[in-house]
Amino acid sequence: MAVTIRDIAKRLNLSHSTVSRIINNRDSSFISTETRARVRQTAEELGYRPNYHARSLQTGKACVLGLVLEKPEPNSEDRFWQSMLNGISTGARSRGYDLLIIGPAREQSEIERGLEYVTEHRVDALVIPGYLGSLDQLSSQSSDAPIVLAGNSASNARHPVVDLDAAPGIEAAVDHLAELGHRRLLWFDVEREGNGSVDYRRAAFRKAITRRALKGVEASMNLESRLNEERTVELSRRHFPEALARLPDATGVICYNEPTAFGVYAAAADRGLRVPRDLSVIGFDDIHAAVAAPSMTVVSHMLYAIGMKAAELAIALSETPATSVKKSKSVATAPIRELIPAELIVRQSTAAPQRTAGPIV
Amino acid sequence: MAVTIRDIAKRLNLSHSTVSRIINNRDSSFISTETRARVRQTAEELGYRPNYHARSLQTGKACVLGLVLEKPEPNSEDRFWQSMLNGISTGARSRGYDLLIIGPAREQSEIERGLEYVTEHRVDALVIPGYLGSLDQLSSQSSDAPIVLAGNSASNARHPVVDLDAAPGIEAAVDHLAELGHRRLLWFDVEREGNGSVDYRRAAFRKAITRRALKGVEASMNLESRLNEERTVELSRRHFPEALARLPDATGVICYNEPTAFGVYAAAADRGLRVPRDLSVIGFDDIHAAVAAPSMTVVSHMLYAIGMKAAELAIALSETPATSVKKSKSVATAPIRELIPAELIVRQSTAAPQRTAGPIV
DNA sequence: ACTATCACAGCACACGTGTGCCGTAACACG
DNA sequence: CGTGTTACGGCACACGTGTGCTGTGATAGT
Repeated sequence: MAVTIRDIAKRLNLSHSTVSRIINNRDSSFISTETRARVRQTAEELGYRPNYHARSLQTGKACVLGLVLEKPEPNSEDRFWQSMLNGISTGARSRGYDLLIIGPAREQSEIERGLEYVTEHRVDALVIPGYLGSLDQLSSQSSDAPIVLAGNSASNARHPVVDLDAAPGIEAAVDHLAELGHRRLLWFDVEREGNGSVDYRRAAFRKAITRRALKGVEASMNLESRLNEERTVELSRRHFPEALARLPDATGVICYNEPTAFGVYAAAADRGLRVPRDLSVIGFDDIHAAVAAPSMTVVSHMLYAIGMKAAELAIALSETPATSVKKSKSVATAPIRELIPAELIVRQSTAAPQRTAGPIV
Repeated sequence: MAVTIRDIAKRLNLSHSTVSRIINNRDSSFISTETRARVRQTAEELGYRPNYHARSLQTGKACVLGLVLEKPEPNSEDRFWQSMLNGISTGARSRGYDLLIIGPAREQSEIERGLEYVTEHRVDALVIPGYLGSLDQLSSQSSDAPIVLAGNSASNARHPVVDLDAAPGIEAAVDHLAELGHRRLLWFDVEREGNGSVDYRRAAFRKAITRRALKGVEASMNLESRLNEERTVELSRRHFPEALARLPDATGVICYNEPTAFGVYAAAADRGLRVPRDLSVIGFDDIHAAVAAPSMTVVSHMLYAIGMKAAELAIALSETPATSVKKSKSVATAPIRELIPAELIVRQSTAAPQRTAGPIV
């Protein structure tokens, strides 16, 4: 059916070994350039395509990255990962790797089931976006294929992590507002207390405020966590007045994430405030921000970049010789943690403040 | 390294053939139930996992679906496909198939390159979401793996298509507004003239209006096509007043797609109109609709369902024996075209009209 | 002329699994 | 006891590719 290297060999009165060496550019033994050309040409003519199964059966390398997907609910609120998928896909492709999707996994057990695929499909490495579950179970797997966690992951990871560094983006956001003339800024979130990510971003906000000698108030509502987007919008809308009361003459708000910022949009409209005329709003993530009215200035979550980096890291780790891997294990080197700096994307929800003093409304 | 069926056989003084038959439940020749149990148990003990490469090298079946992705721009406006990916993934998984991602493909040539993967990875079938390119090139491929187009595809397809039937959703939208008490409705789009999808949806709108004996005006601005989301929002915002002028006392608007509806949100705000108090707005697609303020009533694009159906169809086609495939080709049967009826998702952008007559503002 | 060297070609096996066919015990029946 | 039948186990090969090792012809060196 399909054309094999044996077909090519037979047609040229060669052995398939020679054809294989030529196709893979094995220069261990010299083969006449003329033969090389003839093989190349007939391969082209016959439309030869190598069989990946046979190849990786022999070599042990699959040139395939496994990707474990979570959160498969049909109407899932989470359109978060598409950009990351694009990044992972691009990063893998640029290295000649393909992507095998494992999942969607609804439960922890299914994720473990996904890990078995590493063995079954002989995937070279695994990338898991946004994994928050128990990490001990993950490492119990006997396979030596590296597992890279991408974005938003548990911090106690024993596995390499590629994640966002929000601080540069938040500093850029504060700088941006300061340059527009804002002097009194509000931090706003409706997340649960003890969310490390919130703490980190708040600290970055505080630091930037201090450096710029601005007035800044942090309003963390400390509500539920792990909300879906729609619910976050609601809660934000409801609690924003309370937050604003802590700094009534604020002219700009920086929100922990995008749904929170949309809630602020709604709350502002409720009060008759116009964005950005009366209030500048900066969100996070850049999922829906571009289609909002007005389009929203955000700190990007850099999902594409994180995904690409994660793919590259996973491939790099899988290609380091096993000896060095064992060595690094025995020495117990510090876990790899690549951070991608967040960037500010300026759109139309930020402008120079109209009122320079006095409380709003 | 990895445990094989030979290891199991050796441990039990059997031949690997017997083990293989037991694992695959080949009942062609009867094997003592006792041996069966012992093999099963040792397979479990040793943690045996079949090697997919070896298996599909032998059987020719890969149990893998190829998925060709388009539109990989880093900050792509198009978060369209995530739900469909979830659907495809779920559908494939439920049949025991995995997903191999091919792409992202930037150009037509790369899509063709993706098709070569069908041969290289011996993928059983290919699913291509939203493919609008030339279809002759696609079919020139010699491989007999079926190619299923999913959603939004060119209509002259010679390949099986799974797509949305927008009409039921639009009828439901009109019904919904009518039941709320609306009598004068506007259809609004800013797409290019000759967009068949627009025509189809407009026709459904007109039909529903007629059946309900309502007053309906269709405002198609006939602007550019293939816009990104942000630009569509802008154009919609700018041109909506012009549309509204054609039916000044309209109390409800149905928009061709979601960005257009967001533009209407903005245009309404520009005029001081409140949604849904002064104007009910219905969008399409359900990508960002849930996070809008107010959350938007939409006709769903059913991406998840379309993806799932496409995966199931692709698998079904790949499993039909080659003879029947050839037969159907020679007889030139009608191309398969599965349509998923659109559904209305009611949120908060629709309500009973406050003013029953007279122009707005 | 004999041999060492070189530049290649190809045999044979391996990777892990699936399967047609034959061998072989056990058993029953005449 | 001989033979047919049944119920199973295993040999051998296939899938397509990669590679160590050996074979071979030509050329050069002594």
